[in-house]
Amino acid sequence: MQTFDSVEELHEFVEMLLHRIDQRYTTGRRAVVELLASSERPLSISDIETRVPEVPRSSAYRHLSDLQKAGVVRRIAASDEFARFEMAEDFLHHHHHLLCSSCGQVIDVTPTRAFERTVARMVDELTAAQGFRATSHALDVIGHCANCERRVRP
Amino acid sequence: MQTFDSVEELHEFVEMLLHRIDQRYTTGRRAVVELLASSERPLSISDIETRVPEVPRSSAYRHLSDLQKAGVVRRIAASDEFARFEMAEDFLHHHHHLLCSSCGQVIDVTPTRAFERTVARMVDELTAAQGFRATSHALDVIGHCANCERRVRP
DNA sequence: AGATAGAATGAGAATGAGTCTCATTACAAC
DNA sequence: GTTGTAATGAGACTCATTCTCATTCTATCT
Repeated sequence: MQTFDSVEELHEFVEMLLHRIDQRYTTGRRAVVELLASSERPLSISDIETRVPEVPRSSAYRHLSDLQKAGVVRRIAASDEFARFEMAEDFLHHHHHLLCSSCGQVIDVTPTRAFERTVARMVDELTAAQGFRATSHALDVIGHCANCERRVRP
Repeated sequence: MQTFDSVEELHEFVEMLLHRIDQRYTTGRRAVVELLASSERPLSISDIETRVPEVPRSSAYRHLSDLQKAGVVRRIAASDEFARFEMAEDFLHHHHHLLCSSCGQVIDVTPTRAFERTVARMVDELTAAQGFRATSHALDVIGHCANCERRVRP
């Protein structure tokens, strides 16, 4: 989490976004938000279950889905079979993902301004021809993280 | 499918890749490859089931997994819950995906050389700091396809 | 060609991430 | 406090994907 001076400000903003869609900001939702906001990488459901055990699995799924509808949380499809969750980009800097195809880990990386300008222009070109209306984009780099790489070639 | 002059050449190449990992190129696998190679968009399992009904679902999954190990096929995670499959990039031009978040459709788009040079440079920058070894990358543009867009704002 | 061994296949069972239900609990407004 | 509505927890349920195992192919050897 980067753009808020205090945790209170974060929670206020989340509360506002939830209220917009007639949802309350309850204890369980707070716990999930606090965890995601304090993590610098996207978390899977089992990560969340481990680190916030007081929130049952079924509630965690529901909270994540509600928070996603409110625009607080983003769900990402990783290279393995489980989804991961992170704060939406209004809460984070715009960034991309490095996906380790050995261990499934997802690493956030922030691109330069220049790069993003190029991407934005290109996205326009790519989509215009198809009549596609882009709402966001994601550059995923697939490969092997430092750990897995070290394990294979020591 | 683009880089082969004839279907025979395609099959020869696939057979070679399978042989490398001690796998045979059997009728069922041929049927799946022929379908994927003739489709210009990634297919889900139910697409495959519909269009190659003589290959049972469980075999289709196994064939796709074997073909993926051989480097013939690529599995992609779409914005909905099911995986899609397409020929690996050795068989296709390098390309990216437009994901429709309304209907789940996946559209292939080919980037310009200039864009890919920029992406390649940037991927290097992004990954170098993390000790990450990139093997490939994918730019996914999320939004609404022409059809779904028309339905919402006619 | 027949025999044989290992690979591939099909049908259905098993797995497991994610969703749904419903009885119970918390909360906001009066 | 009462009352209506939203949120929650536990567990049942769904359905994409994987696994199992008995059967069928196929390549190779004789």
